[in-house]
Amino acid sequence: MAAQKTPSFDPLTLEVVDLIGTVVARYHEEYEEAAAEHALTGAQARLLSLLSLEPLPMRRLAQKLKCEPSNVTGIVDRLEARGLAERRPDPSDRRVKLAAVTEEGRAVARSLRLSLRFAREPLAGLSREERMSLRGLLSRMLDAS
Amino acid sequence: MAAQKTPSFDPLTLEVVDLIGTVVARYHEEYEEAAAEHALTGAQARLLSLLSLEPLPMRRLAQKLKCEPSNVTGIVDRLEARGLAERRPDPSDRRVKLAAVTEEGRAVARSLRLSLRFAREPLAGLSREERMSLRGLLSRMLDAS
DNA sequence: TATTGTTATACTCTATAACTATA
DNA sequence: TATAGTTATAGAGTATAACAATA
Repeated sequence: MAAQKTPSFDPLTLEVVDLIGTVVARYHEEYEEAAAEHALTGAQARLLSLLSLEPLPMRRLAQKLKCEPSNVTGIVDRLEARGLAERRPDPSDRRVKLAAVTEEGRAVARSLRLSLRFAREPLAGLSREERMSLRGLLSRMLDAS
Repeated sequence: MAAQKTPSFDPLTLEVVDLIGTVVARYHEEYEEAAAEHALTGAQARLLSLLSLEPLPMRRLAQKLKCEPSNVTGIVDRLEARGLAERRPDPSDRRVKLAAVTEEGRAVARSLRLSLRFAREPLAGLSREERMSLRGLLSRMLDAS
């Protein structure tokens, strides 16, 4: 609520916006690369990562991935065909199918997560104090929007 | 070169990594939304934005978009069909086709750019000093990787 | 011979609409 | 009747391989 005087177009703000754009591009490249190393598409990697936390109804997956439920069918189909995921019935509602990772899927998800963390090593260049500072700034930035 | 002792897995770093992930997700949502408002896909919006700076050979576009040249053909086709872009011969090399924005394409690119800047207003929540600090941290992060 | 852009092909992701089986 | 998941369909992005025109 402090300095809010149309700061969108001043040079400093534009510079920061550009930097964020670069971070976003870099992040995505690395994510796609990491996924490709496991012969996964971006969408498959994202879905697998979600499932590695907990089994989810197809509908919930669509919400999390911000896509239509009909798309989730295909993505889970492909993961299932590779033995990385499976569908289970939901005892409490027979309409629902729970998607879940298999043992192998969990291993791939873990490997994916590790290679991502490694890829994001750039943070290593910042000291502990700087990372704390960055955490604060990003938090406030996200809260404000 | 300061604090570099396997900082990838400590809680603070993971927290920052998560925040960056959230920023990336937010950024992409807003980019896609802004593109959709102009009835453009993300790829079309990115290509149009590139062309609004200067005409480029198809090959260069593929490099900039990090995709195969054959894909650029289709994307430019669709922009051309809507009158937003056009192909011109390159006087110095008759193999080359230069893609360029039309007058209308330039206007759409400008409108797209403005709606994006507006969408990224979250920076408004940060004071001038904080934005300078953020600029420094992001720069160092990107340089380090 | 090498390079530029294109075409042809196949796969994935995407949204929409219609369908089924449950609730 | 409403909801969960699926199927069918069509459009767009993607990579690969083969091709024509030009260098």
